[in-house]
Amino acid sequence: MFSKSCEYAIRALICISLHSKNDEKVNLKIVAESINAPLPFITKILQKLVKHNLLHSRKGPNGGFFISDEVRNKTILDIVKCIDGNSLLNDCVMGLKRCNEKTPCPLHFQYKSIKMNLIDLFDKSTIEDMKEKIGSCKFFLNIEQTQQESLNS
Amino acid sequence: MFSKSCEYAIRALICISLHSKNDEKVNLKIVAESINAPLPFITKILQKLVKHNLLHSRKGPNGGFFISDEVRNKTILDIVKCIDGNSLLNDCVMGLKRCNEKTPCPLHFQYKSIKMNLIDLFDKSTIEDMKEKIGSCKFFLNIEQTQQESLNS
DNA sequence: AAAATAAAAGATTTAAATGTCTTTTTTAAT
DNA sequence: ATTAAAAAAGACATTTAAATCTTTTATTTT
Repeated sequence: MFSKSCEYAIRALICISLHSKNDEKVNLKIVAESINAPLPFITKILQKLVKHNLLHSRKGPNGGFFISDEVRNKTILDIVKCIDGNSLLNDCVMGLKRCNEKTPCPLHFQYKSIKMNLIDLFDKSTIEDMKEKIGSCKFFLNIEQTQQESLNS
Repeated sequence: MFSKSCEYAIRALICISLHSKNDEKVNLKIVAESINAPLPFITKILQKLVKHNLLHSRKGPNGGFFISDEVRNKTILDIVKCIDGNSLLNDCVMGLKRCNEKTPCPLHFQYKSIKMNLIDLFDKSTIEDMKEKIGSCKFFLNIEQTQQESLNS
């Protein structure tokens, strides 16, 4: 569904929003470890998010990444568009460039209605929502698999 | 959503089912051209489909690829499983290995219900269905973009 | 001002997906 | 039997995504 970069981006923003209450700043290393992403790689992704105003940063001692109230209301869809572009939204499910309402592929309309549900979900799910769900302790951002789980899968 | 290989596979099977009425065989070159896939690449994909009994082939003069009645009732889901594996079905939308019913990610349940709709669609759409839709002339397997269309997109 | 901290930027590497080429095997027609 | 046609198999090349490393810039603290 999403690229790895995009999954990292989503997890990173939730992670930072969990940590950055009262404008506290979170540093790269903490983010990378909490979401189980390679540090040098997540660097690039966070930079891109900063450029697109989906995240803020401050250099220097006590610097780090943080999130403004404006960003808290950004959605999963905003993140996906920023990192993966619009292909999920626009592209034909069987890869036809010329598939559209007038010359639809055999799955076009049925797929379209499901895709709209997907986009709805992503568009109504804000970073703040995700944070609160995790705060309620009924949802998780679990990274590490236990040995047992690893054996079962 | 799907890999390029998988998109090619779906298009190829529909294409072959359109051509192979009365057990006629279709040759590689025709398939590659009709679905706009690089010939040497589609070779590999068709071989994989043959191995998994989602397609039949006959070597030698007047040989080629063809489809049995059994295969006509195979579904998009069968093709996806064969080429892309089960990741679409199983993987967490935000890439958490440990996301499951008991320790769900914040999107788990909402995403799950949409994913089930997707899988339903793919599981009920047979190759034969696709063929008939195209036969009805209300649906298309259009490949080439016109110059005008290309400028607009 | 100097030193230390942390992100930004850019260059490089690795791995996976996609695409290409060459040889071999099978089958049918002559 | 020989030849030709067509898929199968395997080696190879290219591109893109993912991951890593190094240097630079900005900021704060002392």
